[in-house]
Amino acid sequence: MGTMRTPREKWIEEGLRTLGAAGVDAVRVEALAKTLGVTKGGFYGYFTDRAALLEAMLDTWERESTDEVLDQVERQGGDPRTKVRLAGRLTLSERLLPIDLAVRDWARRDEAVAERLRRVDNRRMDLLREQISTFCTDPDEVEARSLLAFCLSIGHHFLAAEHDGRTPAQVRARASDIILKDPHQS
Amino acid sequence: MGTMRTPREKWIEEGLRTLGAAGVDAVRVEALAKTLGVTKGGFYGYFTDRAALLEAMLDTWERESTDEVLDQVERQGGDPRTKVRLAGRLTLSERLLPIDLAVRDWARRDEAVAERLRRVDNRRMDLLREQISTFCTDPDEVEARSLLAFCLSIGHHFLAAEHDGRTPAQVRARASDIILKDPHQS
DNA sequence: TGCTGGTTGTACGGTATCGTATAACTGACG
DNA sequence: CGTCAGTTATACGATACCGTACAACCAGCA
Repeated sequence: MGTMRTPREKWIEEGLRTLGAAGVDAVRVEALAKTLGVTKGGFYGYFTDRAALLEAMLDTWERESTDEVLDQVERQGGDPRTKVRLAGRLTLSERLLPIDLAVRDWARRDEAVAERLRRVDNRRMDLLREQISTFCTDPDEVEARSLLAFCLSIGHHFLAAEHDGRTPAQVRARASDIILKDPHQS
Repeated sequence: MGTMRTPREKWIEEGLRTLGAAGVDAVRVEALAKTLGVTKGGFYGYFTDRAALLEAMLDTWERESTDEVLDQVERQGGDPRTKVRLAGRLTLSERLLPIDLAVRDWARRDEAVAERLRRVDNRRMDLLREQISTFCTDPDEVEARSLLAFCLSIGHHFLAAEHDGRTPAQVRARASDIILKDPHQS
């Protein structure tokens, strides 16, 4: 049996890297091959066409950014606020963040991608709701705070503005405090 | 003098529409020409190349989404909270929103675009700070709330999740209330 | 009515990409 | 050391762009 010199996973991995760095439209099989140091010869042994690669990439991304993140948060345990903050850090890791943003842009133009994104976002919001409702009783308030937490974690990567002396992290921390504040004290 | 059958503005306008609908990579000279019902023949009379069109598109977008929005908010006047909400609605109008999102994605890969976006975001944040500081004294708190307001207006367009019975607008309104709440009462 | 200059259509060479076909290679195994 | 099967390189025709060159067109004016 011939050895697997450039396995299927390599193509997916490089595809995701390119997706995060330059968007879907930059995921071209010949360009990927070049980066991998081969020609596209082997590609069509693993994938029927470019669309199949994109599907496989989305599969990998969806699994990594839901199951794996939720598992980790679960294992870590701890304070609800800690869990919320950890989930934010994980889903927006060095690796996943660029991919996440690229997928969001992609989803605006492709309903199938939007559907996947909906699944992912629903699971993230579920986590937020669950944790926030441990210290916040009003369901409407829980929903609003969950939305804010979500928007903060996504949105702050889009904000290009400066904060006049403060670091982005400082401002973000203060914003988190607002969202996660105990509603019963002042 | 020959009549201007497909003026420069038409190319820019169609370019922005395409940008919003399908991303930068979809802004192709020949595709635009097709949509406009002409060939690319005239294009190179107005623009030296595709890059020049993209520049012109950004110029138009930057003007529309800063000066024009800020002018309108200024003319409208009213309550600080009303101004904040109006600014949110305007910058994310039917026309500007898709372009805004596309530019954000674009900026991740192009430093010149990121620079423009920074200018735009700084002006938006200035407006938010100015209005929020009318009812909130702590500067750190003002900055954090401005960030939240910004993230909410951008981020909620990315959230694909459902809200279990509530409409997105309801949840968003409640979230706005949190951000714009008078800090002196409970 | 016939110039005239800007606008547009058509044709071109060049590059990048797609998906296919087929030949060359290479490691495992007898 | 050959055979074999899977992997890779190469070559192909097709399409979609780019930017250029030039011919065709057409409103306004002499």
